Amino acid sequence: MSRDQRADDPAVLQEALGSFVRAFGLHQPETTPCGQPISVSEAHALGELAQEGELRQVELTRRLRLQKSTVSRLVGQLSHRGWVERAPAPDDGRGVVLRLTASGRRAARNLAEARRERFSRLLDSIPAHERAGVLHALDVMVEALDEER
Amino acid sequence: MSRDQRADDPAVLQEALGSFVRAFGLHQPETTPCGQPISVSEAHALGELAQEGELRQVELTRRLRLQKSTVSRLVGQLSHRGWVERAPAPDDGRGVVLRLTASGRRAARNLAEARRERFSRLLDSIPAHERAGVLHALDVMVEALDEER
DNA sequence: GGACATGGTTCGACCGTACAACCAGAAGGT
DNA sequence: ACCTTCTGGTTGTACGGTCGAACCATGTCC
Repeated sequence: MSRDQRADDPAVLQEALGSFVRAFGLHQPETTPCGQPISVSEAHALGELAQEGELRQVELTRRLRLQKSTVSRLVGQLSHRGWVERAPAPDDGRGVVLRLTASGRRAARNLAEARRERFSRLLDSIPAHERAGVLHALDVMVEALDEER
Repeated sequence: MSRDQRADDPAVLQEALGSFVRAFGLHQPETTPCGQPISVSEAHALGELAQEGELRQVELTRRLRLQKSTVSRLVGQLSHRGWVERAPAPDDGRGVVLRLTASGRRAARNLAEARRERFSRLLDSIPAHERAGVLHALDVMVEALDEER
């Protein structure tokens, strides 16, 4: 089978993606692949907040692709750890604005460091000449997934 | 920042991978991304069995990268649905050999079809000239993940 | 002002996973 | 033969993330 034929076969994509998902340990979402005592969703939330500075909760919900109820509880946990603060949104009486506390920023930095460690190892295992291609491919897939819906 | 520098930065890989994971809906492992009423792990198990014909339970555990207790229950569910049969291993008094029933093979076919549907759409959203690259990238990552441990 | 949509919270339930304890069979040494 | 250790499976227990529905408050549109 030629390379182009393979590339047009959904089953091949499925197989490739399936293997990847399992290899990366995306079962057990309650432990981050980086070995940190924090759930995958919490880690994502922390990352988004660290990057954005401030975020409306509804926006976080959208980015995390979770239900609002789930995010509410998630934010509650982060707040309980003293990592995020909730403030009423200035322009919308219903909304909540989220912001990292100082300790939250510290946690985010630690997490980023651990992640860096983890992904450094992964990146090291990818042949140098493949790296750019892999990153590009991930972008392409995210775009495709966004477009699809 | 040049492309090669980006390619060597773990944070970039992290970001790309993170987005992808969320975009693909890898939260809620109890529903397969294909919209079938079956968990991701069950789907994987079904796929492995359909492909191999027969499989030792311990081997399935290895491939799914789960705990043996989890797999034991998983197999129990599949058996309860009438999709797999357990038989004592001929060469090892402890072992269990798994095999799909007729109805299990049918379920696997249906699942594969639904998956095909789903991935066809995804594939359609990926520009044709990117497809081979994406598939290759996934292979590369799985290899890297395997090597790493 | 009334109907409907939107952002958040709380409650209840579901389900997949891990860990530990346990059992039975295999393997290897003395 | 026997004892120890290892390995494949099962069961009990607990944890935790996610969802859906019900509910409230606020915003929006006619």
